[in-house]
Amino acid sequence: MRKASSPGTASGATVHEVARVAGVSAATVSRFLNGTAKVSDEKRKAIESVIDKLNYKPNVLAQNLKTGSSRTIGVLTQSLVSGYFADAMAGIDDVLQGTGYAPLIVSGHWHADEEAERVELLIARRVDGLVILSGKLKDAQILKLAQRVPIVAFGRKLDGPQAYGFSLDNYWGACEAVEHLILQGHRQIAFIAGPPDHQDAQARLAGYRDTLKKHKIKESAQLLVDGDFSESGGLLAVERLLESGRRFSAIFAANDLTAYGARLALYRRGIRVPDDISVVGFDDLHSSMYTTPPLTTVRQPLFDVGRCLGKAIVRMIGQEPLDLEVPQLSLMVRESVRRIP
Amino acid sequence: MRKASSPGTASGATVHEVARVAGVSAATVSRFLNGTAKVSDEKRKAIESVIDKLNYKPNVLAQNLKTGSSRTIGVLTQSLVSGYFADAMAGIDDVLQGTGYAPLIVSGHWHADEEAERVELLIARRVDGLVILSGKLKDAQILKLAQRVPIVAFGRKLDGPQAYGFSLDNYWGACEAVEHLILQGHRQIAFIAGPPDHQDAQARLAGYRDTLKKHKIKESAQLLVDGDFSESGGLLAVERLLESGRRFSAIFAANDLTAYGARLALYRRGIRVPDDISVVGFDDLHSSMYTTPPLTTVRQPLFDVGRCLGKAIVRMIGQEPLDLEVPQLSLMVRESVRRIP
DNA sequence: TTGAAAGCGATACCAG
DNA sequence: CTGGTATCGCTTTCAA
Repeated sequence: MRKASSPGTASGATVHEVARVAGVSAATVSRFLNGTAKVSDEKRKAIESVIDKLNYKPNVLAQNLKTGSSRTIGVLTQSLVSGYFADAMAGIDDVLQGTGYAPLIVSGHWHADEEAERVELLIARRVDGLVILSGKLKDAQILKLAQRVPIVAFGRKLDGPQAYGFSLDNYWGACEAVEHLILQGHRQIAFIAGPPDHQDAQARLAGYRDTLKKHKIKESAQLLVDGDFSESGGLLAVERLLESGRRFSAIFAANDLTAYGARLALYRRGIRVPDDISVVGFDDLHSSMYTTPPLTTVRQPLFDVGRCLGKAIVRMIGQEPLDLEVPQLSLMVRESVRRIP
Repeated sequence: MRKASSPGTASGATVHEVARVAGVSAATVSRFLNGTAKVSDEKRKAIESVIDKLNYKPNVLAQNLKTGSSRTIGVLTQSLVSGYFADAMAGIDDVLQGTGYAPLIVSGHWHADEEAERVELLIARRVDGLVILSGKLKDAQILKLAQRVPIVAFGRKLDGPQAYGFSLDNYWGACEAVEHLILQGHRQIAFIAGPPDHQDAQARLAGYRDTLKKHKIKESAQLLVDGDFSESGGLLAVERLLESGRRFSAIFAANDLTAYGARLALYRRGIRVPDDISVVGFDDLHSSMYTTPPLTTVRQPLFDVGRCLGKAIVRMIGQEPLDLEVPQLSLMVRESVRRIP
């Protein structure tokens, strides 16, 4: 019976074959491969030549078993189709390049149970580290998970032996946005909120409120409407806003998607942006540069966040100091806000 | 005394420990776990109870080595941040759920060399199958790769022993779009092309041309401008179009991003859509439902494509017949096209 | 520096 | 039905 290729792979040689042909021991080949110890020039050459004669590639599966590590980083995102998370994943992917780690991406769909389940899957696959992008898991759960695997999280402050998390200053960002509106002469500023149970959404709401207060502008219940971080939420919100009859000159949407929906609702009613109503968003998705008009919004540097997370997890795994520069929010002034004389 | 976890993992028990405690052999435990053979009720119970007393989880790494399979599907995409590809990945992820396969995603960034390199990485990690989303690899290269691992591809027709690929009928889609425009009374239809070396872009261009011809509308060189599938390309294209002085009542953009850019260029010049100029896109990205006005476009059902690819690769790995229902393009009529009397 | 040999943890063949 | 045992391919003591 042929030993032949088991289903699929046109496998290659093994360390032993390489060793045999090169006239050395498997151990030496391994040492050469990993630079674990010095190998004499003579043997080194022999090994090198045999390796590429046989086109030898080490079997990662065997390495994994032996070392107990999969050279894999688990990434828990909330949505595969969100431009927001996509940017962060691209950043992670970018820094992981060339480190020997590959990202294993799963999505929790903003559902704590699902997240927990996916994380277990990741751990079962022996990921060496975990990056958690937002989500509904409790900090306590994450800290507990961190006893089993190093974790870096975005969207929550965390600091433990094997856990680290940071978020951007959403409160500050919201303040900036509202300040900008006020500086441009707006006083009647509506706010379309995000999901009430979402930390970032809460911070943005607080920023809105406090900035109004700071400028002695009275908050109006009618100008504060619910949204859900989606376009349809923004659309509905503006309809409600308009129906209320309450006047306003600007809308601050809790995120860009909401702003898109709001913008469409305005368009439907023939209300011009920014001539009649100004709009500000939050996130700075790629498309926000190309909406009509281009959207003024608070930029979340998600790609850099991703890079930062990637670096962090690799360092944490390597037991090195994290030593991070967390990227910051910034206001992108474009054309969706009008100056009121 | 505990076995003192090796670096990192709070590992668990092994089959052997389970076997010992349950008073059976490791082989039996394995058989029970995999349902490879019948196990007496008595032993089954013993094993079950020990398993959850010890909270035993099989070590995937060991399984991988032994079985030679990583239960992983490599996915080669071209961009992690493109809504287009993201949808497909979500579809793949969706069908893979519960199959025991996890997707390992890498990006080739539309660069043949990079794609080839990433694919090698994937193969080195012993993926059981490969899904290739578009890209610049030659069909021949893919067929060759397919000798080493089963491959399913999107964006090219392929049919080999271990390879299968399909694309959607971009030509047909483009015809539909242009037909629609013509049916609405448009005769001067501009086309913003995609990258000339991109298959889909070529098909869309051909569809545009042939449909014009079919309706005896003379093609004008001035109405045919270059683009690159990006917003900025669309923006530039419209500027050139406008400068040419040639009149036109509609623009067919080779994809939605291009349409976004075109739309902004129009906006900048104070040209209304669809009142002055109608616009049609291709892809139907999520945001296209919320542009102002909502974009009429040819829908690519990428999520379903992803599901289809996922199913295909799993079946191919399992040596089952593929038996696929390839999803189809469809025209989404929204509000960016005006009827000309 | 180098080699022999002992596993990593699970699976599967071969007897019984 | 069940147990013993070899094995997957590599890494890593331990001695030399």
